[in-house]
Amino acid sequence: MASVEQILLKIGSQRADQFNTRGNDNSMSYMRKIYGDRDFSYMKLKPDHRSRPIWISPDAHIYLEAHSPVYKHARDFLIAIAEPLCRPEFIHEYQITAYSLYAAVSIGLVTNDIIEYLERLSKTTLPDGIKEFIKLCTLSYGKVKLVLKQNRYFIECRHSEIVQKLLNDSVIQAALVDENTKATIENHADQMANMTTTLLNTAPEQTVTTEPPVDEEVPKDIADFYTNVIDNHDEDDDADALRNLQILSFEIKQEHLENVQKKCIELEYPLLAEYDFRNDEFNPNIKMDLKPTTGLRPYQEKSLRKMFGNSRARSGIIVLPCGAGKTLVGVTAATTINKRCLVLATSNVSVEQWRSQFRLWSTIQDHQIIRFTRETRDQVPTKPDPVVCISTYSMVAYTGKRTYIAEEAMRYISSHEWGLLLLDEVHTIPAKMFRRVLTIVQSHCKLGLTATLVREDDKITDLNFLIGPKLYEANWMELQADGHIAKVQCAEVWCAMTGEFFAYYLTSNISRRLLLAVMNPNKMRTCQFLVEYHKARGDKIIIFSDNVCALKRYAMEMKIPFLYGETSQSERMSILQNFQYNPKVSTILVSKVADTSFDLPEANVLIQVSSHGASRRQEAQRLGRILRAKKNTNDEFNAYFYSLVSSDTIEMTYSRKRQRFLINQGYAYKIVHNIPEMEKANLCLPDDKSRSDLLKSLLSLSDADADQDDVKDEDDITQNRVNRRDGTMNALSGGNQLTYTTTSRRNEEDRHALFRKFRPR
DNA sequence: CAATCCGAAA
DNA sequence: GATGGTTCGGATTG
Repeated sequence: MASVEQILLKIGSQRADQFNTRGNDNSMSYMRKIYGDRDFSYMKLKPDHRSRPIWISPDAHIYLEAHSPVYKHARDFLIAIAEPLCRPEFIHEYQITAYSLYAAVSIGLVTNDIIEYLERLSKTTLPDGIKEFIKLCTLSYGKVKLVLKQNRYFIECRHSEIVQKLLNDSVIQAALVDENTKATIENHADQMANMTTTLLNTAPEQTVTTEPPVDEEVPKDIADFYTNVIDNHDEDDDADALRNLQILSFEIKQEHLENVQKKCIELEYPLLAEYDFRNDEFNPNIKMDLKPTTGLRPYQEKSLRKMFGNSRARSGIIVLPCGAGKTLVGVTAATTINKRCLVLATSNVSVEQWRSQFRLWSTIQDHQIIRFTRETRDQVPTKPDPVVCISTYSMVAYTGKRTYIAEEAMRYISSHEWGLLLLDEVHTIPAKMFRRVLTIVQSHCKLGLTATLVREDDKITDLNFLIGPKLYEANWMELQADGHIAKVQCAEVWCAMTGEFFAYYLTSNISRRLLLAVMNPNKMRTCQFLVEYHKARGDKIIIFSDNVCALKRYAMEMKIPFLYGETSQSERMSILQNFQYNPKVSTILVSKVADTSFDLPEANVLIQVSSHGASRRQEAQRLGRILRAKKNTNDEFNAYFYSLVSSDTIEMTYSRKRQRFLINQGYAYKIVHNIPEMEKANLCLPDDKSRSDLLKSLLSLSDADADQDDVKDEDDITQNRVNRRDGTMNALSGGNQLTYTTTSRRNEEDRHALFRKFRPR
């Protein structure tokens, strides 16, 4: 597939060459010098280009004018056929890839429509290379299907030449259940040699719809096409004609499924996994529905329409920001298919969440939900009655010895056909052990949900064959504008290292450098300042620190309750309860347990003091913790995300990289160098003495490292934890009048510029 | 590919 | 029924 894209690039640059050698225009070759292969000035603009919203370059990148009156006509279409790369305020960048085109076809668009509509939207004529590319990728898709029948997997296809091509492949041969398949099929193919196979590409009938409201600024050809095709592609297949064609099929071994799916994508015949659940009589219905009071938001509906567009269920991935109601999308999908459903999540806590969400939104009976985790193992049904089963990836993928009950539950899971396999946080699936669940569980249809379809390794594209194409990806900025998620101000605060710390930093090894950067006294003071500031406004604040040692130190200095992996379940509960309901507790400190493992109460301020390297996913996930927000009725920000970075340290590089994902979603980070007001505030580590002490303790700590002393130190802290926390509570309830007074009397004038902008007048 | 860290499972 | 030493796995970096 990469080769196809290379061809595409070549076509693009060749054409540029031809033009430039022919023309004598000096300015043109000047452009060429500057832009190299990316000089597309030779492309002719259409006369009415102003009313067309997109540019398409021959390298398959698309640029969309977000302010165009035709924006909305282009947006949904581009999401369907291309990969959004970057969507800031004015110009959005997309890229057409083979995968994105497979996804487009799988949600019901056909080759000619894609080309035709792109042509109409474009300011220039569509490059030929792009047309070729689109044809190449779309014509072959959907011709080969993967079907589960009575616990066995079959590949189905109506085109004998394709089947033969597949059967010639060694990977596929290895996966065959019946070694004689090839001979049988060839024999069969002879008999149907004279059958026609061209039906898939015939354009669907244009359905007559009501005339769209006339908008002067939208060219008529775009408006018509939008209404007829893009907005309304619930095609009824050319089903009848096709049904009469004979189906060739062969069975493959379940354990080879992944290899086969991967190979078929490489052969450019990606397997289409659709589930005709309405006509499945083998698997009983679960008889649940959405409650009448349950309402879906427009974008949730839109994403589900991509999944159920042709009254079947397609496998694929739906990408929605955290806090935008992914769970409801999952529950709705489950009720729609209405068969046995297996939900896999990353932790026990989210298992409980899924259960409560099922109970909240749907009419499912309690006995129809079974949980399968270490804590809670509900009785597996002995009757064939279908259930919704909720478990974790590690539970299902676990390879070690299990208890008898666990084995029994696993037998239940692996021996039944599941109508829907719902994968929460699906970006974790490519992990070596987790992907095993796909060969253990037999499912007709897989739906993956995630907010962050990125990984720092190169396994994210595996999802294309492991699960299916990306069916829908929401635009964070639009959800924000519509008030579905909070409007967040992101800031990166640069904290200068103190001289002494920096001196040691320069001579330290990597791990100590990281520690010194996190513990930078200026960072701690900045953090405290921000906490005090937001506490005075009545905000709820979460501080993230990946480094557990730093976490404890911060908690100690600032007297804030903290929570991390070792914290027991009951203690977690009480800390979270306090944070949620006790107005005196405005702040908690958490480690990366809070990234995924539990339901944080609502908060609207997030301060990040240390993080896990350059993980974009983590940054986005943390932002997600403050997205669940009340409707914003005006332009004000209602949530704040601070990332504290020690200047001139390795943290700065990490920080840049971490932000890429959110920046591509359209977020802008404000850089804050210093906060003059901090001088006046009464903060921790006020003098050189206390800072030197901190430094000394850090140095001895990291010197000791794997030493016994080190362990002892840690134990002391742990043992004191409870007492210290109690002290913290008291301080918060009685103590800090200071904070309230300083900020409540502050007037607009002596507010730092950063904050003035936060709350305009 | 090993090393690191941290969290979760039995 | 909670607790804890132990082992495993995921995510990331060098």
